[in-house]
This record gives sequence, structure tokens and C-alpha cells, in this order.
Amino acid sequence: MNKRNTTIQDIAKAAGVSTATVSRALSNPELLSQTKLLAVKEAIKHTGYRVNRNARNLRKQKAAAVLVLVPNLGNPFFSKILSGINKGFSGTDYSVLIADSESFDDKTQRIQNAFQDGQIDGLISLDGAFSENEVAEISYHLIDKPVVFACEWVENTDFSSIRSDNDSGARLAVQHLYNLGHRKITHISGPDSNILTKVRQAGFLSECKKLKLELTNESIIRGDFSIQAGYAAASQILSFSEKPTAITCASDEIAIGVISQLRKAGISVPNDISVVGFDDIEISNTYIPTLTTVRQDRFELGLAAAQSMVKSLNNEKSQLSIYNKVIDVELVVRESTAPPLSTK
Amino acid sequence: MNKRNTTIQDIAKAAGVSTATVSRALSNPELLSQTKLLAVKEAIKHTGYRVNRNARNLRKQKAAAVLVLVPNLGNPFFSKILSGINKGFSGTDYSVLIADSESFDDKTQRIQNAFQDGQIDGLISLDGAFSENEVAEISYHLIDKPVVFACEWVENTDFSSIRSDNDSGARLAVQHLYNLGHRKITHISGPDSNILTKVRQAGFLSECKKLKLELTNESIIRGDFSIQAGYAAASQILSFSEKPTAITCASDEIAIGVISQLRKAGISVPNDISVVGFDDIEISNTYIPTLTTVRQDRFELGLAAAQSMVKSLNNEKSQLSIYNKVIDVELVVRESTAPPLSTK
DNA sequence: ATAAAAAATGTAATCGATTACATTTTTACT
DNA sequence: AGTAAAAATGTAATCGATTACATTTTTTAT
Repeated sequence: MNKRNTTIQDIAKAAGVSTATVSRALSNPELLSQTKLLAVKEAIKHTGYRVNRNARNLRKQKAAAVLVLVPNLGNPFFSKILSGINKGFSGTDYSVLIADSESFDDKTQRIQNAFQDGQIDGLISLDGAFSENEVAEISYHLIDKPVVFACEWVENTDFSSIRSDNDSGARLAVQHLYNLGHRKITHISGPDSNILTKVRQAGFLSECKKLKLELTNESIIRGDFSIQAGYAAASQILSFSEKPTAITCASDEIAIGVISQLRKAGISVPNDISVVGFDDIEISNTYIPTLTTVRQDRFELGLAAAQSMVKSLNNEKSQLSIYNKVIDVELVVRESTAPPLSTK
Repeated sequence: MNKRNTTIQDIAKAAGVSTATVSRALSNPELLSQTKLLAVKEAIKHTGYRVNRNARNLRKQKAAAVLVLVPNLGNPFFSKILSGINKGFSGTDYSVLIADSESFDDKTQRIQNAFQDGQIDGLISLDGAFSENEVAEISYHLIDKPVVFACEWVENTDFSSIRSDNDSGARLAVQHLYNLGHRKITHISGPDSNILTKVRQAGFLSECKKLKLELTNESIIRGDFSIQAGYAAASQILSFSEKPTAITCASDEIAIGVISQLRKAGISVPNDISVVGFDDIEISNTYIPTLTTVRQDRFELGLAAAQSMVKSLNNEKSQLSIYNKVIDVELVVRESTAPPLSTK
């Protein structure tokens, strides 16, 4: 009952050709004569033969797999990107392995685990929070192998990256509020070290300056991307002697936290204060009020990252070139923003 | 500059033993004498040798990978389960491959793609919507290989499954409302063919009977798991001559849809009508009102599925045994439920 | 018609680890 | 001490596809 696998040998015999010819039929059909090619195809169809991945990869010294580093799989923000990545690899020969930071006890272990065993041909990271040491580790283990950052990235490194136009996003939010008549705007930022925090905050500040809006040390409140940070920021704002008429947030989650906390204090959004989020996650469209926000196309982000990776993987000869792509963002205007009270 | 990989041969030479001994040191260290084992370990540490997965798998005729079939990666409901699965495989030698239905044009293709090439040693499916043909296809391709369903499952088949206690969940919701004083409860169900729909609906009906609650043809409204279904159901309820005082939903998304639509019609939750969800997704705890719901531990679900799979994969000799596990659910009481108006 | 070039095909080595089987070493027991 | 049994180790075949190199066939050009 021990049915042996169908191998390239069997196909060769059945088609009356050599194994080399069968192999060529598989990967370089253009090298073969019509006759033989047909014979091989026929035999393959007839037997239902499938190439043995392990044998192929062993011989070719490939892993035929790409690792995706996800900070937190349970977070829909990332899983949507992942979905795009998956799409980008469908139809290719590459498998997508996923390493969830949550599964690792510490980052060093995560990185070592990820790269050991030459199990991967490339890396896509949704996590941009790498120390210098970690960057060195990556470079060392993945020498000559493509690395692409998606969404986040690491400054001053030679890795490719696909990112949203965070600067424009931050500016769009400010412009929108300005156009509604707001002149006193506060920004609630993300975690200090995060690259997205930096860019969005810089965009906010720069656009405010451009529009000649007054900036004080109450113009920026530090937070992280969480709902809790929104709660805390709202409390801070409530203590300001002169409250802003509008708030831009580094994430939708912050925005939701702010809104719910303000509401508890009897302050209505958008009637008393307008709030703009960032990301356009699922809730934003069903939260009450629905959220005005800067949409990042996360699926597209993942797709582009995957496509860039596939391109790098396919063109083996040329040395790795760094590829950067910035994806447009879009301001989605919903219920959480309105003209300031004074205007009414 | 062509640095060849370190192989088992190199280790053998360095340690002054045969390749067989090195291999044994790797997989059956108990067979070796202390002396040689130490020598090999030393050599391995010194060279930083790592086994070549492809070579090992080729020889062992394994894939060392498990496929996870996800209906929609972008949906946090599933990605949280995935997170648990990932955790369950961390520390094992298995890779987790992910197939997102969204990446496939049709289900047949998806299934064929998934199983071809003997790339996997087992399958975990979060999708229970399989036709008889598809079940046959799975059985055929994965003969002698473990298959585990997580969350959803397929009736009348021999596949293992890990599932939440959906029946209890539905009953807990009804009991909770009953205890608050509600006597007229409507259930908004999921998509007709879905197994979870069936079980939750049956639980609802059975518990209602047990509590001697009146059941009419307005006691169940068909939907699917989406927010939109919630909108539609709310509209239907608004048209009922005698409205229910409470609603149980087959998902949190439905619940959110219902609540927002009812609110638009001037009906307040929980003041006018109480609503219970199912799942306890992230939003539920921050939605306004926060949602009373039946919590499924999705991470645990995934973890258990992975562990069951690992167990099946490791005990090769015994034929596959079917393993079913039911995970407890928990009623989380929040703001969306309250005693009915009449009671006040 | 013939030589040279190009295309098609075949032979056999190779990727790196595992393991059946053979051989050597150690242990246990009389 | 001598022998059988057990433990440790080694040799070499094997998993299945790819590909360098060799050989044959076909095409092209004179």
C-alpha cells in the first residue's frame, strides 16, 4: 500500500525523454521542441505529477518563502496589510510565513528565530522599531536578501520601504479644519520613538506654520496609538485654560478615546470640538459620530510591499536595489468635524 | 567570495565523527556517548551550523508546514484566532502558511492550490463552509494527514474541531435578559447555511422554551454577521406591531448595526431596548454604549487548534484520531442591557 | 552539399540530511 | 577470561529536482 510519489523520473519514462527534459519543461519550456514538450505535458497531466518543493529548493538553494514580521497579528490594522501581502504573493511560488511579535518573548529571540535555518528568501517587516543592533543583525543574516518595510520603516538604513504619505495626511487634516474655520488646533501624537509619530507631528507643525496658526506648548500632546492615550489626552485638554476648537490625532483609536472621554465630560463632538483621526480603520465608519479621518490604504500598502519583494526576488543577478514607494492618502470627511462654535 | 554553507559534513570533520553521528546528535542525542555528543555540540556552536530544512524535509518526506485557511485575513475576528495559532506553533519546527480566501478567485482553486505540491503536513481551517465535494477533495488530498477546524466546523465529517460553546453562549444571553425582567426577546441570526448560526439559534430557541417565553415568527430575524444585517434587522423590528424589549444577536457587528439604526429612529439602547452581542470583538468595549456580549476566547481557540495539530503531527504511528474540544464562553455584562421599561 | 552555428536533448553530479545496515566498542554475566 | 548482548559509531544509499557539460539533431549560410 506504500504508494511512492510520482517523480520526475516517472514522467521521463512515460514521456520517453530524459529527466533533464522534464525539468526543462517545468521551468524553461521555451527550450524544448513542441513534440517533447507536449509529450511531457501529457504525461504530467496523466499522472497528476507535482514537483517536490523540498527537492527543488534544496537543489536551487532557495527557501521559496518570505517572512512577514507583524507587531501584533490580532490588531486589524496589521492584518489588513497582511491581507494585501498575501494577495501579492498569490500566484507566485513563494510561501508567506508570519512571525507575530506576540509569540516571542523578546525581540532578539524573535529576530534570530526568524532568520535561522535559511528558511526565508526575504523579509517584509511591518514593524519599524528596530535598534541599531537589530538592524545589524538583519543585515548580517539577510545578506544579499531583500528586505522591505511596509507602513513603518527605519531611518538611515538601506532597506526598501512602502509607506503612506503621512506628511500629506497630517497636512490634509489641518487644512480641512482650517477651511472649516478652526484656528486653534491640538495634535495628539503617537509613541515618542515611532517614526510615524515623528512624520505626522512634523507635518502637523509645518502646516500650522504655513497657515500662520498659533503654536503653543499645548499644541501637541504626547500619547501612543491607543484608545487609552485618547482618554488621557482628553483629560489633559479639559484642563487647558483655553481649549482648542479642533484636534487631530495620530490614530483613529486615539480619536475614539478622545471623543468618548470628552463626551463623558459633557463636551460634544463635533459641536463643541472637532476631531480628525488617522488610518480609517473599520470602526471609524460606524462609530458615533462617524469619524473624519485620513485613510491609509492598508491593503494596497501590503500589496505593493509584496510586489516589490517579488520583483527583487525574481531579478537575482542585479544586486539589490532599494525601492521606496509612497502611497497616497485621502481625507475622508464624516461627522466628527464641523465649523467651530464661534462661527455658528 | 562564494561562501558555501556549513553542512553536516563540516561538523562531522570538525568533531572527528561521521555524518550519521552528527545527525543523531541533532535528532536523537540520547543514542550518543557523552564524549561524541559534546564534541558535536561544540563544533556546532563554534561554526554556527544550522540544519538545512529542505534537505531534511526531502529526506524525511515532510513539509514541516501547516496551512491555515482563513476566510478573511482583514477581519480581526479571524486574525485574533490566527494569533493564537501562531503562538501554538512557536517553538515547534512547523511553519504556518496562510491562505486567505480573498486571495483566491474561487474556492475550488483555493483548495487545490492549498494542497498541491505536498507542501503541507496538515490543515487548520477557520472556514466551515465546505460543500460535500470540497470535503471529499480535502479528504483525498490530505489522506492520513490531520485536519482541524477551529471556530467553525463541518457537520457529519470526521475532522477534528475546536469550537466555542455556542449553545451555552446563546443561552447565557437569554438568561441574562430574562433575569433583568425581559419576556419578549428577538434573535437576529447569522447567514442561513452557517453552522454557528444554526447552533446559536437553536440555543436561543431552546432556552426560550425552557423559560416559557412566547415564541412567534417575529422571534427570529435572519441576517448575516455584518453591520448591514444589523441595520436591516433594526428596520424590521421597527415595523413590528409589538416590539421586543430585548434583542440577542449572532454577532457583535450585528448588535452594533442594530443599535446605531435604532438610535437613528429615536430608540435608545439600553433604555428602550436591550441588546446582547456575540463574540466580544475589540469595538465592543468602546462602542457607545459598551456592549453586553458573549465572549469567545479567540486566541485560546487558535492556540488549542494549533496544539491539537502539533499533537497529531508528532504521534505519527497511531492512526489519526478525531479530537473535539469545546471552549467555554463567558457573558460580559456592559451597558447595552438593562431592565425593560415596564419594570422601572 | 557541407561546414559552422544553433537548438535540442541526454548523462550524471549535485544540493544536505537521514537512516538501513554493517561494524566496532562496551557492558554484563557466567 | 570469554562470550553474548547491548550500545555506539560508521558507510553509503537515498530523498527528487536541477544543471553543467557532453552529445546529438536541426538550421543556416555559403
